[in-house]
Amino acid sequence: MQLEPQARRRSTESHQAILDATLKILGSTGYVDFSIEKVASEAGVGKQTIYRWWDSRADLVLEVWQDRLLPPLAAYDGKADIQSYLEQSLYAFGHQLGRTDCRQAAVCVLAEAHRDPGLYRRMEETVYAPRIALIADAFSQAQQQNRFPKDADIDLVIDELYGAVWYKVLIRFETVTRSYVKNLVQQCLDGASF
Amino acid sequence: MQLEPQARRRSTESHQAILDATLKILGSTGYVDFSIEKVASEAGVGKQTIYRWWDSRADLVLEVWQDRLLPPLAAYDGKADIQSYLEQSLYAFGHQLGRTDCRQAAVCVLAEAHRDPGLYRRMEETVYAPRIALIADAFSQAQQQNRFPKDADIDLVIDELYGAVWYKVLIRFETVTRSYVKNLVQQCLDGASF
DNA sequence: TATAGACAATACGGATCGTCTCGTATACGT
DNA sequence: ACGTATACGAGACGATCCGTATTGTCTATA
Repeated sequence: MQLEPQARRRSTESHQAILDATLKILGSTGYVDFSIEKVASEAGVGKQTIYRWWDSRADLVLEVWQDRLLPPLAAYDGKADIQSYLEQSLYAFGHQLGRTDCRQAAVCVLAEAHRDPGLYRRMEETVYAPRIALIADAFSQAQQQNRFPKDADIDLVIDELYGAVWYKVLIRFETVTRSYVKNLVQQCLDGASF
Repeated sequence: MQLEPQARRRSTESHQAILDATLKILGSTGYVDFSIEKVASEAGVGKQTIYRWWDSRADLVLEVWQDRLLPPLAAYDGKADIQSYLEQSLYAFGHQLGRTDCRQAAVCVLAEAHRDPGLYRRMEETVYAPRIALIADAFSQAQQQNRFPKDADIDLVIDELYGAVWYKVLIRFETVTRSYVKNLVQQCLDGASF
């Protein structure tokens, strides 16, 4: 079978300009006033170029969110205290999530995902799953080293920790400090009533 | 000074028809496709009647959310176990929040509040504050009866409990069951590692 | 009975939607 | 080197919804 002529490839300049423009608009007017037309205008790009490569504005924002805004993944090295690892990774996440552009990206993707199961799946795969897997791995290592009880409900601990951070930032509109995360981790592991 | 003629008062029929229409649209197409024009059409009402009584669509949705969707407030009676009270009130809240229309209302108000501090304040006063106050009262009673340690960080416990419930429903798109809440309350009070 | 104000209906200009159509630029197969 | 397929910027298009303004009707009260 004969190959078709390959023709012009995707423009990296336009691609990056679109991500830049998205980031800029999210940080200034937020996602409620966010529009494809503004992104195209700001990026000096035709609307069709955006519609050609992304299915919806939420997909565009999702790409910016994970590629430009969320902190890089950091695994537990198995040496330090697991508390320190939890404090470090939760603070890095919560602090970054508190930035205006990152908050707006999160709210945008969440709002649209509540009506688009496919978008939720993509968000789950790229944002939640890798971070939860790393924390679960950390607990698993700690359990093997007998630093953590083997019958503890790990999934529930992760819900408590991540839940409190997301809640503080996205639901209560507050910021997450190092000392808050430190108290959170300690009280979550040790309990409040004993 | 002579009183002005009082004229026609606010129409309760139109008021209720608007709330009904809002509820119906939130439950079907969700808040992303929610528009004032659709509400007016569905309610058989002029657009101006909506703009006359609400400042924004988020204010309308906020009223529907608290008046028609969120479960009624229930105080701790001081007799039963505090665990039972926490499980009961958290489950009632999380379960109702999981309804499509209630979730959509929450996402709508949250998204707009991230750009409107006044709206956040109204939401805080009508939705968060009363519920948090009731739980804080419950802990306070339990502390006075020596059923709960007096040096515990109550605010942090509430963050952990409410945070996990909001997180599960709005961030992770899952439902909250009675057994989940039961495990959550127990592990939150007793700790995960001891 | 006179009047102020709420009402439904609808017209208005503006913004953005997603699609479509240009003409141009560029990379690849022949 | 040439031909062609495809991405590109630009912008026209009908549609929807925004928030405001206008009109004529209805009703409660002075």
